[in-house]
Amino acid sequence: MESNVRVRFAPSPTGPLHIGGVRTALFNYLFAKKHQGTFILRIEDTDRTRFVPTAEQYIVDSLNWCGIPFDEGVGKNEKFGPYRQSERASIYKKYANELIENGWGYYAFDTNEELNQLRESYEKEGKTFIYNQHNRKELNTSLRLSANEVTEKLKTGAPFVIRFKTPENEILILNDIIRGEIKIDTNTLDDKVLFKSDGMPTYHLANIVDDHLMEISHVIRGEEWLPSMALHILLYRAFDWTPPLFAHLPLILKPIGKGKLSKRDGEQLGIPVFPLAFVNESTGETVKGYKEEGYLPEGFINMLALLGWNPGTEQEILSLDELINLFDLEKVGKSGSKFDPEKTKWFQHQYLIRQSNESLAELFQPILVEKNINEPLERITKVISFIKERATFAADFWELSDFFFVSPTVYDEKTSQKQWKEGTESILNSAIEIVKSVTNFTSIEIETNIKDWITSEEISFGKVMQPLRLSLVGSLKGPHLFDIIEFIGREETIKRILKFIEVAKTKNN
RNA sequence: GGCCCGUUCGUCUAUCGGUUAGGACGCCAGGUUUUCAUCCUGGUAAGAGGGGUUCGACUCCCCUACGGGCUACCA
Repeated sequence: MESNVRVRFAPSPTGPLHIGGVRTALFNYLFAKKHQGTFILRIEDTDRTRFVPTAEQYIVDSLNWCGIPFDEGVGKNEKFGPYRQSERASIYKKYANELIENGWGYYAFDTNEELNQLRESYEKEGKTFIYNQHNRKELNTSLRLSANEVTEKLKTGAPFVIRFKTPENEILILNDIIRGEIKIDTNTLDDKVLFKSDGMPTYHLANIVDDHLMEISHVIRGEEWLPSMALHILLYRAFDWTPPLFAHLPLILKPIGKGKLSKRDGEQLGIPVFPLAFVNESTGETVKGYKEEGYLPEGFINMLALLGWNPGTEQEILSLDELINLFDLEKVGKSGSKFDPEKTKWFQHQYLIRQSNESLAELFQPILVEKNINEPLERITKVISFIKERATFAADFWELSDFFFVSPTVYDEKTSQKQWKEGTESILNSAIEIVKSVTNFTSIEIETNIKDWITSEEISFGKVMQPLRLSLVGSLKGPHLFDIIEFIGREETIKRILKFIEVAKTKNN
């Protein structure tokens, strides 16, 4: 069942998609799915100077990795295509001309130099230069020039842009799903360029035309577009089209300091700000992504969903299905949110420990093989079950479990000195005897035997357990000691204890 | 400078006129684990300021401050 909810994510392929963009895509996706609607990807590549060829594929790959694929767009279900704006230039041209004809647009022949000069001279006088009703009739426009002059200029191929003729003296009442009513005085608006001298539309024109032609029902985009909303509404009016509904999302801010999150924050704080790694082909520079850092997409998405939105319940771990189910634009916050790398790690940990031991073992196995450790999957699965609670990333597994696979080569200096007391050697020797004597070599059985012996000998537990752990692990850390003993086996256990005795004796005598 | 948006614990947030202002991350303490981590329990900590409206304001209105965005032939 398909509803008439159609939303789009419309990034510009100028580089990798960052967290803010991913969240915009996510909110569009959640809204679409919530209403059995369609999630569309449109590529806004009208700025040929900033175009990065690999960016489009990066965007597609990112959405796929995040688990929020688009339903319709470049190369997929192309009902309203093409979905690359660069391939739609003739369409925009047609609509730009329509605006000239119906009086909502006009030609402007000012050069960049002329405009820059004007801006500068205004600034010197402490005034603000706005290109609108105040001066449009004095500037180099078709509003001032005679019809003949204009035709002549166009004929000779003089560069021109088409600007919007903003209506005067009107208070517009805009409606935003998140922000409510916004009042704008049209006299403060400037006559934006809609069609550039290179034959491409600007964002404003292309956006309105495409949203209309693609039958977009809701425009969900970042707050940076809020100031353009008045122009966009006016454009819908100029074309006599019904505008879609608008929702402007709050921005994602830097974790520390001021301003919105940027690529540089990632570098400075050592946190990724991109979903996937990105190689800049011109500079050869690579930026890391969440994927490469070991984050699971589900946790990443969960974290992002809760940045600026909240279902109003106290549940924070939410599956994509749950997010879809609970999502509501009305509950999106109005203020910007600082991105929190610590909480992001917490989400990652939560998602990691929810993975099955088997699947985590499959992740761990290649890491072990690289270290020349070839253990069957069942044994790796067992190790995972002992250590996964303490891991955040799969990359932590080795550090948390190396002693399951290889004997310690060094013993923590301080603890070693502290633990090596008179009698330690004989205690460890007795422990060896017990290990030898255990008939059913299981964790529980070994534990029972050792503990019975400790009790009957009236030794303190610490005097046995600490040196024992030190000999088997190399330091005072790690999971339940008897699980380790069972795993490494009788022979290896004895070997490690003897080795420790030998090393400790020479060091501490 | 101009225009617009925003402002609850350090951070993410709940509250849509009446609550001891709730939860989560982080941090701290205690407990469990005779290890470490996890885990459990508890603690720390908030309505920017000033005016209104109201019996009553975090919640509604105004002003100020602060934060953010936009102000390109970039999106």
